[in-house]
Amino acid sequence: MAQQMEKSYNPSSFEDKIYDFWIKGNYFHAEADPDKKPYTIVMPPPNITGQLHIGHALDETLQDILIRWKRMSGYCALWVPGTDHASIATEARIVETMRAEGLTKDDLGREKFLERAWDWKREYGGRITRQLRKLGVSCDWDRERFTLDEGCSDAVKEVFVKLYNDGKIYRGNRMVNWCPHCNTSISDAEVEYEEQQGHFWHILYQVKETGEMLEIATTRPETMLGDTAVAINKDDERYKHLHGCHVILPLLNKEIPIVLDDHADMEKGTGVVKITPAHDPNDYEVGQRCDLPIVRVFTYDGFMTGKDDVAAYEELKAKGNLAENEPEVLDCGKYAGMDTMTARKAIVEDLEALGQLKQVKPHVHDVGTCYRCHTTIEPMVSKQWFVRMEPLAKPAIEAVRSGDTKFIPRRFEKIYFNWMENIKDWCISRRLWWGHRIPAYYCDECGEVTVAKQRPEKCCRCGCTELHQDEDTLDTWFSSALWPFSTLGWPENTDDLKYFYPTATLVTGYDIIFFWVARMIFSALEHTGQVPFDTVFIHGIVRDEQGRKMSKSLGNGVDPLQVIEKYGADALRFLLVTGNSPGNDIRYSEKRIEACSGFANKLWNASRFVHMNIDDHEVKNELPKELKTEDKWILSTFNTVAKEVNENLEKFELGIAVQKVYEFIWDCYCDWYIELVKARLFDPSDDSYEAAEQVLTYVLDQILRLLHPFMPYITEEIWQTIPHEGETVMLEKYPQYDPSLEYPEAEAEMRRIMEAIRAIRNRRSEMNVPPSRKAKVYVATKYPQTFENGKSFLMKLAGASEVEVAESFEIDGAVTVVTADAKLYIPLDELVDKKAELERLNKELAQVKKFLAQSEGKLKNQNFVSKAPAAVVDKVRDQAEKEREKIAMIEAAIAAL
RNA sequence: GGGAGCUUAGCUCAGCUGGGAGAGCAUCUGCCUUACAAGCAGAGGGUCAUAGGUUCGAGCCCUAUAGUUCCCACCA
Repeated sequence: MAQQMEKSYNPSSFEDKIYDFWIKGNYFHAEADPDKKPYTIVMPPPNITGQLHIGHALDETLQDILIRWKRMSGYCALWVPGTDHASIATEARIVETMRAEGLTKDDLGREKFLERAWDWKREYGGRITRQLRKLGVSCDWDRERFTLDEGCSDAVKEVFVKLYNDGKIYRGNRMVNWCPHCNTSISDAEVEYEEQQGHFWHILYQVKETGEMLEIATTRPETMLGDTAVAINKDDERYKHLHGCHVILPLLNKEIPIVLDDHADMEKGTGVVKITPAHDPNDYEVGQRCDLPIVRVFTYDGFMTGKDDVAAYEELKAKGNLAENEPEVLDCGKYAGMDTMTARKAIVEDLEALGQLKQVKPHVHDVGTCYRCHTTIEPMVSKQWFVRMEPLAKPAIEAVRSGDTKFIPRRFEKIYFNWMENIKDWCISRRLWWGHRIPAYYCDECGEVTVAKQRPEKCCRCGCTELHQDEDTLDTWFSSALWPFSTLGWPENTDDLKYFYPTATLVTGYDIIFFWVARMIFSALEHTGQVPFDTVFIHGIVRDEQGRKMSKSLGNGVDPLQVIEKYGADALRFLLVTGNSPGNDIRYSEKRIEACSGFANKLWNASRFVHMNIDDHEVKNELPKELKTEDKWILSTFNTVAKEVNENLEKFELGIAVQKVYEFIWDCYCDWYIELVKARLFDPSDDSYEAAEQVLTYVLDQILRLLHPFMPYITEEIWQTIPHEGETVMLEKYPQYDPSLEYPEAEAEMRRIMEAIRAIRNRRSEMNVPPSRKAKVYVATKYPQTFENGKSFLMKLAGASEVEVAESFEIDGAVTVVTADAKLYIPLDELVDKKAELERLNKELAQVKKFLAQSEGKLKNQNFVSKAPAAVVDKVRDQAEKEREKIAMIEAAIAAL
């Protein structure tokens, strides 16, 4: 039996209660079911350091809509949640808290540090998922995973060893992006370029052989200590005489060669460029081509190198452990120990004192910064682990090209291809402790490297038992790349993996296509032989009211938890999906969220209205045998809407889908249907009043199902109060198109009536006739039966005191309203301003004549008639006919005045 | 330097495969009509950035231009 509903819509009073109810019912849990088709989404794991922000809210809402829709549509719908250990971000956070206690990582040591990190994870790791729950996410919490849990760690090791054995992972000295703040290398994708105001310093290098001064411009004078050559272009006429000569490096008074390389651009600057192979990616390449020594002058934490650094290098050299490309280290003397900015200043001053600084020019340029801490990146030659990308990229490109994985919208495939086709090897090692430790073991005796999932007993070459594991950990994205299959049990071939994998849809923002999506695709293909998902559904970012990115520094972020508190999760979800079109950004605004909450309120009140009429007796939630025209109309209209909603969800056009639901509920159900049936409901002597109640209830039930994926809380709360059989609306069948519920004649009839009602309202409003003032309406029409049946509607909704229907009338001095199917007379004599009336009718006449001229123009056009599809031509013919009839009616009305 | 998106009502944006321009908010008018004033009924407001082209027909397709946002690469 129906329960009561609160008088006003107050989401905070029931949202948490409903979520608990779903959890208790275990409705989110999915088990492989051979009788159903699987539909799987893996959640992009939020960072454990994170707090729920509006971007998560968007991402999770879209996923939840899809998963709820599919679940209700009969799929075995699994949504796997989890969190990411976020190595850099988390480690930085922990180091920060340690600093407050006056502790450093080295004070603690690896073991103690990791204990702290896990404590931290236990304390804060659940915060973000608790916040997610507020949104109403229906993911299977029983399967919650963490990128650093046992299973994921096993998958990481498996992959690392496999790739290493295949030669797809290697270790070596290469140019990498070094963040001196995070004190680690980062991948190319993790570098963000920022425009900075800098300078060009023009420095004079003397040529040893000729004594002339070469002017060389640089933006980073402090790197000059590491110069091992200057380059000119072999075709540069200005410097032909210098081929084979040398320059004296200022300050160090060291002789370095002049080399010929295409990197030196004759058009740029003076055409002479200094080469610092250890600290510039291009110079590194030149160094490789010209076989130049690599001289490192910065420490890895961003200071100028000194005696200690040289000593460490010498020790390594003495042991014979210098690897290929190992940079030499320079004792920077008086500059040693300075940070790079201080060194820059000192070096520039010294050059100036020597008269070797020719000029300084301001220069705006893009500087690479760390995407986490925004510290300027120092390019460094360093020994790191890399993934060889070329063999992995190829099949990944093919998989998208062939459509095995599709991007929605498709244009993002271009971005994907562009990146994949120009990809460089992926630097995966990080000098961090929080993460997957690299499963490589070095023999202290012979230096042999063993890569294995388990620590080997002894060195496979010399048998020595003194092995030490690589100190570094892996890039966070190395483990997230495995997420779609590691969460389903891989490398074990589990039943879940067989059933739920490959997953169906990946929902994510365009900002992490490179970081994550691309890497999942090539990893999945390499390790599982299948694409990780069918579809990548890309959404944009949420911007503020002025269209700016939300950021901490601007302080324009919107806290979704506060929005939920004030307006409810349903309103927030509705806001995020309304007007959402794949790949496009959306804006948050207070006005819009109010509109969304207003919609929820509307539904709430409509449901209360239904209750007012059904609470005192048993009403069956099923369709009655006898349907009246308006009943057929609402059912038929709903049927079309259900069809359109499903079609648009199928195409990931969630914004259009939700718009259709909105329009149906507000415009069709509330503003028309409820009003249309009020007369029946309020009149117990009407023999169709029970039918009205049933249809009202039935359609409300259907509405709640249709809306449920978008607004899960309010729909559940209301659904529980109306007559129902199941336990929860979230497991009811999602409305589908049903041919037996199509009533085209009823729709046409209602259209005629509704048009007449609108036309009369319009005229009355123009003349400022208050609704309280009723007037008789004469309807002259070719459809007398329709209007005969619709009399009560005209009376109720168009202020008619009485309605008379006939083929035609002879009436003078009445207000005349003309619709496509009827001419309506309203005798409001004293209100009729004949002059104004004539003016209005003439205006309308001119309007219709213009339309007719257009229609006839088309029909006279032979090309149109012969080339346009028949349906279009028929439609225009029909229009023209209607227009002629309407003109006749208006002309008659004018004559009657 | 390469690429992508956007430009539609005062504002924020929809408009899916070409077939008579829509919503929300804002503005104006009239209504406390027994679900809802967080409401109801109406109104005004648009050469769909500009210029060409394709087509019987273009907001939608093609080309160019302008403005704007973003991505990638490079910048001694």
